[in-house]
Amino acid sequence: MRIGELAALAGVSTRTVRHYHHQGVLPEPPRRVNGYREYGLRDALRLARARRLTELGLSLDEVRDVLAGDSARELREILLELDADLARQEAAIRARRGRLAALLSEESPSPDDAVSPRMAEFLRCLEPVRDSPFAAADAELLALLDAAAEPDDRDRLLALMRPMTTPEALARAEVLYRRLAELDGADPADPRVGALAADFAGHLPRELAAALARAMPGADDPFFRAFVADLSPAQAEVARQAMALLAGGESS
Amino acid sequence: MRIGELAALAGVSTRTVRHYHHQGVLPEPPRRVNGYREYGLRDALRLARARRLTELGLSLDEVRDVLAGDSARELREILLELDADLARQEAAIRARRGRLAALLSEESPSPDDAVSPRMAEFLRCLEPVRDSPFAAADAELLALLDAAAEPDDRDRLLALMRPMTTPEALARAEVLYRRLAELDGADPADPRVGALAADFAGHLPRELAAALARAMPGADDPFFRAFVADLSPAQAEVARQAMALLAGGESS
DNA sequence: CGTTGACCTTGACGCGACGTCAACGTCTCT
DNA sequence: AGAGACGTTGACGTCGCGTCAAGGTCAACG
Repeated sequence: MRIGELAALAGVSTRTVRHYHHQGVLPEPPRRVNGYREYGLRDALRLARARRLTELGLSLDEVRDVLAGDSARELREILLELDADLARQEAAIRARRGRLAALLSEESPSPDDAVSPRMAEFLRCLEPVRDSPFAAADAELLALLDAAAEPDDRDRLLALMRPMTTPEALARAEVLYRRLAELDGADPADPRVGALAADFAGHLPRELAAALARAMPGADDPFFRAFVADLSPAQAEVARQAMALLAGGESS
Repeated sequence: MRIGELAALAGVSTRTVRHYHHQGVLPEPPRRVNGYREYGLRDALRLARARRLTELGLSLDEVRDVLAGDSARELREILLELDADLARQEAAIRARRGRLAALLSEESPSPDDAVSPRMAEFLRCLEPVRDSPFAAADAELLALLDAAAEPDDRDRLLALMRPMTTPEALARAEVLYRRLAELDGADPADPRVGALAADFAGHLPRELAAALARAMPGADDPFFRAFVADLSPAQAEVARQAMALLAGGESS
């Protein structure tokens, strides 16, 4: 038998047969005078077995060991291990499909939803104040906190932020953002800085403030530095002082 | 933020971040004077989104398109396609686990079982006559037929071979194999050749004979040639004549 | 006799999402 | 000043083959 006939018999490609030779799964048969490989029944049988085993999901290394192996004991171990692995894969796929189904049930999925559909909904509630660049930065910060957190933490975070979506809270937030905008070119030592920091700290629900303080400990936290990077000096000072108030308020 | 901080924030490796730059998933941020990349909040947010999408199973190309894409319409298409793909994978894994479970329920799985547990059982029934090399070749041939066939065909094949496992059939087979062994050095024109070929043809169940004739049409079939390759000239002649009788018997 | 076309040979690159050196520069701390 | 933890680019390895590339071999046909 030549390689093509052998391959057709086992239902694989000739490339596969040669690959198996290279990997030691199938021994190299004797050659004819012209260099062609000449196969016998035993090769076909071994190839068929190899194919079955690979279809079960065994790696070529494992197939080689099993087919060469003298102990059927090894095979059982390998199969058990493989089954456990497949079980893990199946669970992972089901989990992914579950999240996909949740996403697809949305009327209009967006990449924001991919981060967290409910957070996206929350951010839409904040639309009225989002025309301010500071509010936009805040929104990014929240979305990122959401993305970085574990699912359980995310739910808690969203619960904490719920109070901020009331009309009164939104109105207060709009005033705060306007006062922040007015500090654009101001001196960091401007007296309005301390007052605004206090008002911002007071505006946040107490437990959300605590969560923020835990997420960004200190003014040298890279997360916090990235947050204030886009702000002017006086505005950044507001953020720093507000953070200090939140951290202090928590420790007391 | 430097690359390590960004990566830790998103829960990926720095290698992954650089890979995403290379693939266009994440834009290259500005550099500091020392050449270090300097990231902002927006980068972190985008990276977090990318991570979520890849965890859902999207390829990096798809992630790039979705994050850059202006149409949420594309995303829905991609997700639907992905879900279908995952469904296929899940079904494939379940099928494999089913076969694995069947294999593992055997008391002592062997590579032969991997080809077909019931065929292995059948071959064990033939043990009494397997000390003959011809019988061994026959067994290989049958196992290979089994391996090459589709599951449905396999069941039919096994049903056809059942009559050969009775004690009387095994006793007859033993005699036939002994007569074949006696022809080892004989002339292909020996009168015993024709007689033995007729007896072999008569020994096989009629429908199994038909199946064999279909599987190996003619004496130039590579399958058949591989089968007789190990036999002496007179023995090969027995096989040829028996095949001819089977083929003729079917056509009539 | 040459040619076509189907087979065979070895060798090498490609895929996908990174992991893992290698060889080197930079920063901080002691 | 040295150590150790960061950063930089570049290139190879993973896994099971698919897919050229650049030929040699063989049977059949005109």
